[in-house]
Amino acid sequence: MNRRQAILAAALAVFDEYGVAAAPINEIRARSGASIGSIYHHFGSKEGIAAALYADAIADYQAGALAVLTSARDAGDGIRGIVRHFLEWVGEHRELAGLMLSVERHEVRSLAAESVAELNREFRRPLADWIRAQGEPLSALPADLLLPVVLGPARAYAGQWVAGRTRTPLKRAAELLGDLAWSGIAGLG
Amino acid sequence: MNRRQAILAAALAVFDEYGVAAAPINEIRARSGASIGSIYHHFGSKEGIAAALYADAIADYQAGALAVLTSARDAGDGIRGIVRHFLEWVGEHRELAGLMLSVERHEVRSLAAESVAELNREFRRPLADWIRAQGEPLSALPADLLLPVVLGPARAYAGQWVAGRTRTPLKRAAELLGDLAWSGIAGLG
Amino acid sequence: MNRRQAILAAALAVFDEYGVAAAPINEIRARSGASIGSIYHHFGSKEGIAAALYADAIADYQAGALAVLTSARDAGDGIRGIVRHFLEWVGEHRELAGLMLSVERHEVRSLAAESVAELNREFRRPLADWIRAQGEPLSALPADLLLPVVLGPARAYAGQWVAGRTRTPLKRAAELLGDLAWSGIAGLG
Amino acid sequence: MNRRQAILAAALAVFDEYGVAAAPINEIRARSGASIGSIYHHFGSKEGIAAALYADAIADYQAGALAVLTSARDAGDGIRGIVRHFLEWVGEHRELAGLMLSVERHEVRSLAAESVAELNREFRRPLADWIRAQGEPLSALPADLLLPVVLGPARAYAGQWVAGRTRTPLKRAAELLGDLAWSGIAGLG
DNA sequence: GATGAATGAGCATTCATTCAT
DNA sequence: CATGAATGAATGCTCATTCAT
Repeated sequence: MNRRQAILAAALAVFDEYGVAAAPINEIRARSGASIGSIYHHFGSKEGIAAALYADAIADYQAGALAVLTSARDAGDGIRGIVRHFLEWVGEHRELAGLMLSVERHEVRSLAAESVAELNREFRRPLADWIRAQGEPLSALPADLLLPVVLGPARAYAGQWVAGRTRTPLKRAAELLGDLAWSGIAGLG
Repeated sequence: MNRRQAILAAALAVFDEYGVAAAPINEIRARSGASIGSIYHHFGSKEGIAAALYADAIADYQAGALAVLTSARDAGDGIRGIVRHFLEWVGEHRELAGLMLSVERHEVRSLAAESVAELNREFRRPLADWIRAQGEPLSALPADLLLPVVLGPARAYAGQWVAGRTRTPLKRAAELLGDLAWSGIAGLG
Repeated sequence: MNRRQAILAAALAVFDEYGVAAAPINEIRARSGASIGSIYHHFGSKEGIAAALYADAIADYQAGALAVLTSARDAGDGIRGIVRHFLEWVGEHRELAGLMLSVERHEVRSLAAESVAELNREFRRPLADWIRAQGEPLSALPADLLLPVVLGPARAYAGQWVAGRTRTPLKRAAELLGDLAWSGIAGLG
Repeated sequence: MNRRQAILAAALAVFDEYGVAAAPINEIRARSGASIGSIYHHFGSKEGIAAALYADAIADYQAGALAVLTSARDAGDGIRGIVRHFLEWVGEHRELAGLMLSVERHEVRSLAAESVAELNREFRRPLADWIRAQGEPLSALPADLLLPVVLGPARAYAGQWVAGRTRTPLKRAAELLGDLAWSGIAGLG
């Protein structure tokens, strides 16, 4: 693990523990073994580190989500797949997920670096295409309610899971919440 | 409006603008017209102010939620009522809702004062009683998935609404999300 | 115990724990059960409380010391008596003694209220008279070494005793240190 | 003189003038020419500066004291040497001596850093060895009275000397107090 | 690429004291 | 005599960031 990787790993742990805003960069220095100067050489600022973590995470998550949609046979398959993929990703990246879930309105600006904005732009288009292609009943739901309905429950569950306050296993939750999301939407038709 | 109230009102606006952690207490002082000493006399610390706001908000919200459940004719009525009450409360307390929704894992501890813990204890019991009394299909859902399923979508929508990124009106969203939540659960039986 | 007494008692404990300079007057308020206003009504300032305690302590100590000298049959009797009285007084007023022994150069000014200065003036004269009256070998010692020689060891021992770091009982120490002080001085002749 | 030294020098003067507890760190900053950040970079806290001064002072004093004992021909030589060394050290380090003599019970904890505790451990052993090796009459005195008897008078005199309230010169006092300490102890045999 | 000393604005908080009731 | 809300100057300290080596 080179310096850059060591810094990112330490930063992730520190962000997870303190939150991005309250994380002392000196703690990242201590845990990574790097010097202050080295951290600034690589990332330019504290938020530069967060943005790097954030961009990698988003890219990874979005790639998976798109793959799910691409290979989905129908709308129900896609919706259930999105829920499952979300929770599987959370399960495989606990600290990173905690970081993403806890990013606040007030921190969004600092994290929305160029690369992240670009990623989001490039994600929204194929997503919108897929939704439009499914027709009813997906399009029966107002666009700004789709994400809440599909991922809202999973996100709420994930918040509890990251904090260690759940009993239902992640896999079982993924199935149940996926089915519920789809059955709700399907009922709209 | 007495000093205490003035401080709380100013603090709410400042917290909404900066987030609790980043809120400069000096800004609260300036906007409230109180002196630094007076603020500390009444609340002890910046987090003390947040905790006071938080406790009042929770008490108000929980009282409404219990009233909804008490007067519900059946399970569906209760579930839809909970969703509607949540979003109505958000609509009537935009800033307070923004504060509650953005309270992070990292700030929970400092805000979970005695009073809040007490409130939660006294809320959970009647809530659990009501759920148990409804029998199927509510009890078919694992307990740790109930809240995510019922309020997860509303919470996700509320987060967007508070940030001004929704088009669907709050009232319409409340109806739709309430119906969806219940139809999902009803389908479990 | 009336308010005044309650405040003095609480203040003594707080001064003993924090030192006069660092003692928060609010702590005295809490322990005494009095209000801030009441404390200021009675003593005017934090140092006013310390000065009151200090003055009472000095008056009590000095009265005893003068009585010892007055009734001493000879110089040796007087010197040994002074040492004994000092340590007995310390033994009977642990907290007060701790306070007096720890008063620093930097705090002297604030404590040297009128009354204290007056007490010191009225103490020095009879003390000097007694010393002069003893003639040799007391007067063989430079005046500024007399107090260090007579009470220096007792004071050093007392500092340890107050902190609970002695094994020799106070009474035994009083005898030994009194004898040593006198034998040293007597040897000068 | 590098930054670190400049800070220590300025701090010593400021501590001497205000006392450690009341010393404004901003005064140290102004006199040293360093920035606030630099001070905290090097010492971590105000007490960190005091602790550094304290540790250096103790190390220097103890080294001299051990050298005196090592080269002492007999017990009397050692005792007189200890007194003389103490007062000479005070004479050569007026400000530092004032700092050490005024360190209070209440500040001891914060100043007793690792290094100081270590120094004390490494000083006590050879000291105890030397005392034991002298046999009577040194061992006739309870251990907890030895230091008060030997250095109590010198310490009391030093306190006055530092404050500028003595007439007898330091050198003369060292002789007299050394002789008296030894003659007292010798008389015990 | 790496290091760590240096910077200084900014912040939460403490605390003695006042005074209207 | 008693109360406690109100005051605001003062203070120690944190922390992201810069830059010479």
